[in-house]
Formats: sequence, C-alpha cells, structure tokens
Amino acid sequence: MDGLSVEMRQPDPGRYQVTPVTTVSLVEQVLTRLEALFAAGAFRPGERLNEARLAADMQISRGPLREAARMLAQRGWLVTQANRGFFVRRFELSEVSEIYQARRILETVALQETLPAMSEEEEAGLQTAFAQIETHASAPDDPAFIAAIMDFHRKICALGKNRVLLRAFDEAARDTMLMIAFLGGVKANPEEFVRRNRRILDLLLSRDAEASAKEIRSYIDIGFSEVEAFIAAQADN
Amino acid sequence: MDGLSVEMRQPDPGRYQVTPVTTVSLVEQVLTRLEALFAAGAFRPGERLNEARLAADMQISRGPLREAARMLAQRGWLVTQANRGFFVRRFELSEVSEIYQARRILETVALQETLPAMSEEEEAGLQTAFAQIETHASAPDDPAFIAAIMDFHRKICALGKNRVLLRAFDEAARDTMLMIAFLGGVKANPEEFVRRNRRILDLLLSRDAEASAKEIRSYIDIGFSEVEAFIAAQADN
DNA sequence: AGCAAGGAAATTGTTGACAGTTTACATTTC
DNA sequence: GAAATGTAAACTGTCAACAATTTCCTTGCT
Repeated sequence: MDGLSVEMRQPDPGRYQVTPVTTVSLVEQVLTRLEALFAAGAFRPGERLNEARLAADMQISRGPLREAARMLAQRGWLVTQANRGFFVRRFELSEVSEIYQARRILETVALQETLPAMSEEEEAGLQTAFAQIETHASAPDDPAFIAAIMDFHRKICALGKNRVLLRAFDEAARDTMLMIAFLGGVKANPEEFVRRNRRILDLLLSRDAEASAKEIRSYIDIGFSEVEAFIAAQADN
Repeated sequence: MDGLSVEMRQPDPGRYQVTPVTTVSLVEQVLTRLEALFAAGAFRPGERLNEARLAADMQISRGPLREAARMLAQRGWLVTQANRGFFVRRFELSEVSEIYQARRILETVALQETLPAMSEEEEAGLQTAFAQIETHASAPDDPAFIAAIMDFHRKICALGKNRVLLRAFDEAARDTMLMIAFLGGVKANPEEFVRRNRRILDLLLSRDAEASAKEIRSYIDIGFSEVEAFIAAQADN
C-alpha cells in the first residue's frame, strides 16, 4: 500500500522559476524595428519618413507607428515639423566631437569614487562583456561588434552607480552608433580595438581609477580620430 | 503733375520682417499641459493615468494624448505596462542623490576648459537669468522661482558648449523639478538661494573655473540637503 | 467571514476614415 | 523662358469606433 502511495507535491516556490509571459505591444515592436533600420543605415540623414508607406510595409496602421516615432523624436533621432511629419536627424560635424567628449566624461568621472569598491558581479560582468568583444572581433563589419564594444563601455559607466549619468551615456552611445550607421560603418582595425579594451579591462580589475580613466579617455580619442578621418575622407569624395 | 505722381514700391526685403506663422499640433499642446500638471504636483507617484478621461477633459481624442504620453515615457516621467497603460514614475530615495550628483558633475566638468573664453553674450545671458531669480524671489512658492533657478544653472551648463551634456542636464533638471513637485514644493530660504547664486555668478564672471566649480558643487549640496531633510521630515509623519 | 468563479463594466490597443495642409505639376502671364 | 498662379494628388493630423484585455463587482461555495 505504502509502496504504491504517491506523495502529493507540496508547493515549492524555489525549485523552478518561470518568467512572466508578456505581450509585446505593436509600439514596442515598431520601435525595435525602427532602431534596427537605423542601425543598418537604412535611413539617410534629413530623410523624411512616410508614415503610410512604413506602416503598410510593417502591415500595421499609422497609430502605433506614430507613437514609436514620437519616442524616437524625444530621443533626438527624429525631428518633427508641423504638418510635414518626421525627419531623420542630421549630425553636424561639431556635434560629433561633442558626443565623444561627453563619453570621455561620462565613462570616467563617476567611477573615480566607486571603482575601489567594485563587486564580484561587476567584475564578472566586465569580463564576459569583454569576451563578447573578442568573439565578435572576427566579424568587425557586423553591427554586433560595435554593439559589444558599447555594451562593455556601458558596464564601465555603470560602475559609477549613477542612473542619471548612465542614461546620459546610453544617449551618447546610441548617438555614436547612429552616426556610424550614417557613415556606413567605420573600417577600424579590430585587433587594435580588442587590445586597447583589454588594457582598459586590466586596469579596471586592478582598481586603479586614475589609470583606468586615462586609458579610457585615450581610447575614446582614438575612436574619435578614426571617425574624424573617415568623415574627412568622405568629404573629399 | 510730377507732384501728384506716386512712386511704385520696389521690393525691399530688408525693410520689414515677419516671423513665420506656425501651427501648434495637439501633441505639442498636450505635452505642455501635461508638463504643467506634473509641475503643479497634480499627479501622484505611481498613479495610473486614464487616457479617456484626460482626453475628454482636454476635449481631444486619445490619439494625440497617447503620443504625448509616449514622449513622457521616453523621458522617464511615465512608465508603461502592457495592456495597463501609463503610470507616473516613482522616485527611489537612492535616485534622488544620484540626480544631485549628476548635476554636480554636469554643471562643473565641461566648463573647466571653456570658461576663460566666455563670450559677451554668454555673460549677458547669465546676468539676465540671475536677475530673473531675484525677480521671482519675492514669491518663492511660485514654480517660476525654481524654474528661474534651473534656467540660470542651465546657462551655466551651456557654457561647457556640449549639447550632449546639456541634454543630460536638462533631464536631470526636469527630474529635480518633478521630484520637488512630488514633495509638494520645498520651503527653502529664498534669500539664501539668491545670495549663493550671486556668488556663483560673480565667480563665473571672474572666469575662475576652479572656484566656480567648487561653489557650484557646494550650492548643489545645499539643495540636496534641503530635499533630503524634507524627505526625512515627511517620512516621520 | 474568507475565497474562488463568473460576468459585466471599464480601460487600453488598434484600426480605418475624414479633414486640413503640403507638395508636385500643369497653366497662365509677363 | 522665368515667375506667378491655380489645381490635383499625396501626406499628415485628428477622430470615432471596434477588438482585446484588465478591473471590479456579484454570486456561490466551504
């Protein structure tokens, strides 16, 4: 008898874990797809985007599309003109340098005080993020390579433990990616990027805030020079 | 005969000047009114906002209202939940200090290099902005008083000549105003604010970047202390 | 009373249509 | 031929209705 009896399962909340099932609204989906289009360089600076056409291509109505476009407008990627709709933002040359200067500051200032107290999780996060860079270095033209680099530097900024500044970094990082998308991708030496970021990682792990900041600033300067040279080369053509 | 002849008017583009006639879309108007409602403390943290009711009160349809709400969501003032709509953001106590720390950095870092080269126009702008603070000091409970202070500090941040960092400041400033609105306004000594901002102005005009930064940081710390004390006092009740 | 189940009301998500404005093109005028 | 004018098409701005989901209340059960 007892051998056949089966114990009723008691509730055991810790034994397994399920994440909530979520519905993804059309606005979110549209936003994601527009971001992908931007990243892929599908939109030219100054271009006007045709609501009806875009909505028809995505097989949705104009409502959700307009809502997503408003979000991109608030983000600065689109500009609105009354009764003329949404236009893709332009980058002035002067703004490019401002983006990089902002990143120099945002990635280095906040962590000065917090780096010595870096946690195990943060360390591990940095290392896996750097590993991602190495993984994607074999395909430097894939937007995932730049995205991996940006994610590594986002984790660096996050060391500063300041959500306001991290948001600002996110904006600057997105601006950087957008600008690169407009340029049609920069052809930089992937080994160089891996090497310099490894140096940054080592300095961070040694918890030397001063040296880390110096190396990060120098690294960003390199990136800026590359983009600057690329723009100059384009201007010649 | 010649005395009666009248000369035909030649085109003379420089003789008069007209500014363009612009239409203000409903979305823009709604955004402005929602901002005013936030500033007036009409929304409680965590509150859910009812699209139909708000739209009816403004006597418009839900479309433009939703578009404006999406912008506020992108700005961080509202949070979306799938199929449940828009909710007013909450402030964690930890985030308050992050906002002030961010302002400390954003208002001081960028201008270190640029302050010595401050232009006449920038000087004049600072002075008129400070005069606005003095004007509104007689009614410190009016939101215009805080707005004037924020505008003065925005001009300080603008001295850094970095639009990315200025945008970040704008976010932090709006967060500050939103938080104060949630608190129901801080009762600070207006003379103190005027006095300390005058000191900042003087140091800026003397083009001493180091001393200006120190004074600005100290001033922001004061503001943070006030808010902190106010929150603590509220928590007691 | 406490709790679960069911259903109506309220609310959000999405759509299609219409009004107003802009854009592109043909026509007129000098 | 160039500039100005008039006109039709294209596009954005806004709305009202419908579908899908959530919320709230009632009912029934232990």
